[in-house]
Amino acid sequence: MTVDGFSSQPGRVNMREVAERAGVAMSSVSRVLSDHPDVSKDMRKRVMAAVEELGYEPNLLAQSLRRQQTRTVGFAIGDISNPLFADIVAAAETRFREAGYSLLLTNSEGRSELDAAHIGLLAQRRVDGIILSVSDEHNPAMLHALGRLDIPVVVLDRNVDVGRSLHVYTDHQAGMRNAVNHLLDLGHRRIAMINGQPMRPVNERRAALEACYADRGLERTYQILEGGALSDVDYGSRATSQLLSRPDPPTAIIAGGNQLMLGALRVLHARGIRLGKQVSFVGCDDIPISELYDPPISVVRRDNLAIGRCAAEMMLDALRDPEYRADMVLPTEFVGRPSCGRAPGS
Amino acid sequence: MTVDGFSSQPGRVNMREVAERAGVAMSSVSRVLSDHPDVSKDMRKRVMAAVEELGYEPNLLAQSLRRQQTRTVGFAIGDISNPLFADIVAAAETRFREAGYSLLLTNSEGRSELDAAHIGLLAQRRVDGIILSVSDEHNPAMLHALGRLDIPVVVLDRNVDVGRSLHVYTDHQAGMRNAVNHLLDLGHRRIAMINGQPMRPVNERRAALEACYADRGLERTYQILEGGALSDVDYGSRATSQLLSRPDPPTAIIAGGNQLMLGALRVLHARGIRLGKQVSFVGCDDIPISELYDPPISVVRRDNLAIGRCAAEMMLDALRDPEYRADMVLPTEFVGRPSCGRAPGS
DNA sequence: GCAGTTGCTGGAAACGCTTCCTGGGCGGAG
DNA sequence: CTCCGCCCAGGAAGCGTTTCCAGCAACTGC
Repeated sequence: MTVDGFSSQPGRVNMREVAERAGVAMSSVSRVLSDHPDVSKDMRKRVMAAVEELGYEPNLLAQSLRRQQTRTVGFAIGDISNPLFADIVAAAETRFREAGYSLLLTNSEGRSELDAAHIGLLAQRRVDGIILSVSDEHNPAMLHALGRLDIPVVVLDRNVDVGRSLHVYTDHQAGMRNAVNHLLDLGHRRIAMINGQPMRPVNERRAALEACYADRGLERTYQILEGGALSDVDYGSRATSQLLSRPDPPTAIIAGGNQLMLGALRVLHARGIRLGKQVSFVGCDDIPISELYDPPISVVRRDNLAIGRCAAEMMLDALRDPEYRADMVLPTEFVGRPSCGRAPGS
Repeated sequence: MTVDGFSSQPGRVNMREVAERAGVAMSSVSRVLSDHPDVSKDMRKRVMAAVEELGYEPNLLAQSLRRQQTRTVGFAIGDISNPLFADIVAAAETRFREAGYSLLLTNSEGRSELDAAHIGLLAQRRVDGIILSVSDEHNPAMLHALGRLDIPVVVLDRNVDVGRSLHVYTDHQAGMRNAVNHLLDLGHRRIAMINGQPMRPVNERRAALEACYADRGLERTYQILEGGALSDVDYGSRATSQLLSRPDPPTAIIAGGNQLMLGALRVLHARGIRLGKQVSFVGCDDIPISELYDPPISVVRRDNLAIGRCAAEMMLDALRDPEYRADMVLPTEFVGRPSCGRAPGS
């Protein structure tokens, strides 16, 4: 903590002091610490001794400035309290930590003007790359900010393709088709889908629903509610209330996204509706409640952790090789549970 | 590196180029941009024009190095995928963003050796402060790392008091006493508590249980299982299985922590045990499932977001005033729901 | 014995900013 | 008219690293 008794900042020893202590040049200290090959055994020993004695720890800030890389990745996320993103962040953090990278996290609370601001901020902080999940694919400020970047960007499940962008998509369609077909097989025709405002996952889910009807040559007797934010629990509730109070209520409801599912369940639960009997129900994302609800809830499941790992892996590849470019599609799976039953009167 | 209009890094204009463009000294540019009072109207206009034309954005890294402050706060958390922490992080991020601070996030996955490493890492990155939730209050490496710091540390609900530390505690006892008294009033005597390995929240909950029995002069007919990590769902399951298969199983189970509660519910649910009849149940943290479970589950609730806000606020105060020191205790509340019923045969 | 490596080290110039210090111009007071 | 002080601008020294370059000694090969 002290150098010969004195140090301006307690515990803040710099490389110059180490060099003096070891009686060598700063450049030599630097070489030792960064494992440069041109270092003699003796030099290494003297420097390491001085480092040890002084408790020296390099200043990563100065290193970053000089090296022009921060070993930091920005994570611009829509809503960290959504368990989906929490899982993604957790998985990515693990992978990045192993690789010596740190995570700078921003949360946009679903406000797309913040997305743009955060991209700019992360750029100013000179992160080496950004993992991005925006709340509006078309926000011009966001796209502009993205266009100015010269670092790799891994985009999570959004159709945003500006600059050096790689993509981790989720194949919502596959799982959702199975879900819809399951409902159709059970005789449901008036299926309602509660969805967020249009963007990739929402579009995919809608497309799956439409395709299933089209494939069977059925009339378009489904309905789709879009407009709320994907992580707006209350919108899920409102939409559900609205659906249930129609003269001709749906016999099955599909909630796109785990937060909308929660909102929907609140209303269904409050009204004492028995899922799989009066109304069948399919949710998205296998959060704990889906299994433990009574009855257990059918969901379109994806592997949250895999998304995070995959995003991190792609980012690390892109960081190593500036030419690296990739898109990846991760699967979804329909998990049938008792919340889906035969349509009333079929 | 640059020749009048060309720059090796596209979009990376530095202050020198701005100064040249405006025909002034770098120091003047700096003064304009940091709102220094000694700047003439004319100067401001010329500099701002140049900034605009070149699309200059200051390099926060260089700024941090020079100013000796990063406007970054480190968040060393045990498990980000625990919804409690996700909420805390979300709330804190909001507050920090407003104040111009960014968040550097680390996740320890409940491994306390990582806690120590992360504290060191954050220090090397020269964060201005750290918000900390460690998984072992007594880990020596962690305490040592903490002792070396000269920045404020806001400790979340842990009895760790090293260096410049402030505290945000949760008053688990109050809520838990109400919970236990409620169970005792319902005639339960064989109450089991599933708890994590000893640290502040765990100790508090245990103390509440013990105190309630003592206050009523009751024999110690409760039992306490401690040992798993607080966010280990499987431990919750194992402990519950074990309790239920005893010759003399408890009539009421209390799960400390939302993850332990999930694990417990999995087992109870799988065994088809009707809560409030055969076994009464109290959980911790009001996660969505507690309200939507059948029957709804009694919990000891706290305000997750308030914890995050409070931690951020304390940190900001400590950042402004090096002398600032504070401890805060946030309340908990018992929410009674039908998962608690009369003890069988009482 | 000498040029050409090879192996290691030190000096110094960046990286992009802030800030202290110096000093020029100018208005008001003596 | 001079002096003092004020307002504003420029120069330069750092913040703590890395890395390029030069240099020196010792060795190799001829």
